[in-house]
Amino acid sequence: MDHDERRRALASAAADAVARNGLDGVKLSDIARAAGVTTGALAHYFPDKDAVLAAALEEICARLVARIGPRGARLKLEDFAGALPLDEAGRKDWRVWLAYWGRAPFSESLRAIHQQYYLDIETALSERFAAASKTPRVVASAIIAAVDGVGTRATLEPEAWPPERQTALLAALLGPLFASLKVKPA
Amino acid sequence: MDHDERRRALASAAADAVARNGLDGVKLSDIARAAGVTTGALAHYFPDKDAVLAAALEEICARLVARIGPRGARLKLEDFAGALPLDEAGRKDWRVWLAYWGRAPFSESLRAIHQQYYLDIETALSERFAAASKTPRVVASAIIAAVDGVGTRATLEPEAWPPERQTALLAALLGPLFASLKVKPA
Amino acid sequence: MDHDERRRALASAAADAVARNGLDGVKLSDIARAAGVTTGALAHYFPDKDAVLAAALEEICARLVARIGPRGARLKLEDFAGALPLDEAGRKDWRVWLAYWGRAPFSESLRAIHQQYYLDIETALSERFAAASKTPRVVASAIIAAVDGVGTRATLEPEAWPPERQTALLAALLGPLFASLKVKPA
Amino acid sequence: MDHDERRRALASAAADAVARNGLDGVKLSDIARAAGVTTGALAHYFPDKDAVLAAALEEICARLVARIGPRGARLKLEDFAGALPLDEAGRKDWRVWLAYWGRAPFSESLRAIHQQYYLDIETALSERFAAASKTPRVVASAIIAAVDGVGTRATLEPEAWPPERQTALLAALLGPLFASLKVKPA
DNA sequence: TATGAATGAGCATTCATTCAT
DNA sequence: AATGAATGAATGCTCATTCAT
Repeated sequence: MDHDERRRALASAAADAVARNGLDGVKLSDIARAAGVTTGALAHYFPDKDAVLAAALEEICARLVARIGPRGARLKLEDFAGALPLDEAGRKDWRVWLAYWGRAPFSESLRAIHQQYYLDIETALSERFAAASKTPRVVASAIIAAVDGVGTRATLEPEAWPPERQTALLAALLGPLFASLKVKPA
Repeated sequence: MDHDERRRALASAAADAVARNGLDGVKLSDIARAAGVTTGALAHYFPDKDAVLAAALEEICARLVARIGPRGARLKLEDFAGALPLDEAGRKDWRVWLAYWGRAPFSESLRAIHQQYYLDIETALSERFAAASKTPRVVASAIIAAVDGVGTRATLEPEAWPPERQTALLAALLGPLFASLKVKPA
Repeated sequence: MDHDERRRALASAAADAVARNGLDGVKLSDIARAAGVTTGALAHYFPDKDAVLAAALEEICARLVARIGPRGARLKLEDFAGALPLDEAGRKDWRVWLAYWGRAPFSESLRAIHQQYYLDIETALSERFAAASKTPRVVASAIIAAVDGVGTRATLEPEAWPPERQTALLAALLGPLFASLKVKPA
Repeated sequence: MDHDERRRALASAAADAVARNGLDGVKLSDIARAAGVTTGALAHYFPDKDAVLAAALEEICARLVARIGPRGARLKLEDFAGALPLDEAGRKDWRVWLAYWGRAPFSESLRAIHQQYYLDIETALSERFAAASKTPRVVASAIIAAVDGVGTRATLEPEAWPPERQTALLAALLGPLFASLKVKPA
């Protein structure tokens, strides 16, 4: 396993540790244990704790992008529901995701990661809707905001928000928007 | 100033301190300084730091309720835009609001406060839309999710999201929903 | 109730509080509560906490003297058994008594109280045995040491040392000494 | 130096610090300084301060056992005088010993250590006197109580109790008991 | 590279003491 | 005299960081 691959693995372990202990509660030793190494080993890959946590955020962003972003020109509402915290893995990622929101306004580096993420997602979505809407950027922003809003609620009240209820709410928010698109999905 | 009033004042100061230093970064001494007292004084009103922070969250919830919740049967979209982080005071509250989201999944008491807040808001909104919609609860949830989604984005990227852009996005999300209401506002 | 009487009452309450919380664990507020006053009231009678605790020790010494010391020319072994922690009240006093032993070597004022107590007791006992023994001072010291030794053990292991066992051990230690006295009790 | 050995060394340093500052007065930093380490280092060996102090008590018990307990079938009175605070080292240990007596009634773990110590000592002594006395357990208890009683007095009034006076008092208490033993020492 | 023991600053918490009422 | 709120110093504990092996 080479250096960069190792770094990725450590960042992923860090994300897991954050999911388990909270962003405030994680200790470097939690992260090290999750990765199966000692704290000293982390020092070889990251200058300090903030760097580890930043890498963990990038890992989370990558996972979310993988869920909402990729794979062909999907334009149907159901495609975006996949980004919601519908299963345990999703809830875990969302807990981490929410944790970083609270810290980003106080950390330049975290803010930059968030902005890059939103830029990437919004751009990707815009391009998909370029043909279907005259204001693809607004459509993209609306999808992002709706997913964030529903996902937030579902993360804070997981028992009250089973997958169907999340999906229904997302449909209530985005349904009219999708109905207005000039070009329907194939 | 009586005991309860004092407690409220300290909780409000705590919210300010959290807005300034972040939920992870606040020290009890920051809170005490913001309130113009010493740390020892806090001990007369709260058993420990967690209790101070929980009280601060309740204070923030009360502020948000005051903005989105009250005052007559408002049913127009613009009414809810007032809950967004449109000015500096709003941004400050939202920073705090986001910070608690990240911690709630790891704290039973914080989770309970959040749930009570959402219950209150959703119930109040539902009642307002009882006559106008066959599914007032869905309408209420949609409003909440839209506001949370837009507010989150605006809080993470304050420069990119001036008031008009927030309002426009909220309108894009909620406009069709409001248009479908059977009863229009007077 | 006059000033001195009040002081005595507070000192007694302090001794009770020490019995309940330990000498390390007592807070001034425990003592105040035990006395049915507030901490501020204590300040009118004692300059500081050490003075309160010293007064409590004097109270305990007075109680022990009352048990071992007084009332006529008692020379029988059984008379001194009464000073042992035979009942709950005795155990309580002994817990306090032991607690002060640990602190005395580090406090000039406490040491002085202890020395005065031992001086009083030893003198009183010596006088009683002046006619019965050629070395009444040694007899007095032996009684004191035996009572302290047995009482200590009984305080540390209260369940293992019921009254009869304590008395038997005291008899084993002091019996021969008493048997050797020239003058027997009437 | 391995982990357990290190722990022992720290416990011993703790006992020294207690002897110097008192059980109430010792700070973790005193203990750390006595051991030549920092407070943080203590955390690698003990979960909290109470654990450090408990280990220090065990160390003191071991020292006392080493003085009173071991080395062949000693049955002479003078053998037990060695356990008294005859020199500065002995006085130091006794100060600590007394300090723990005061706290034991309020700490389950300290009480357990004391009881184990007394059990060990009493058993060891009983076995030694099994052939010499019909009631070896009483003999053992008497020796323990006499040593505790004399040692306590000598610790509280060190100037008034030079070695000879302590030994004389011990002889006065235990002499008759030893004289009654069926089997004399060789 | 990896280990993990040691460091030491940082912080919440406790509580004796003070003082305005 | 009595109250009890406020003070603020004291201290145990945590944990990111360092470094010798």
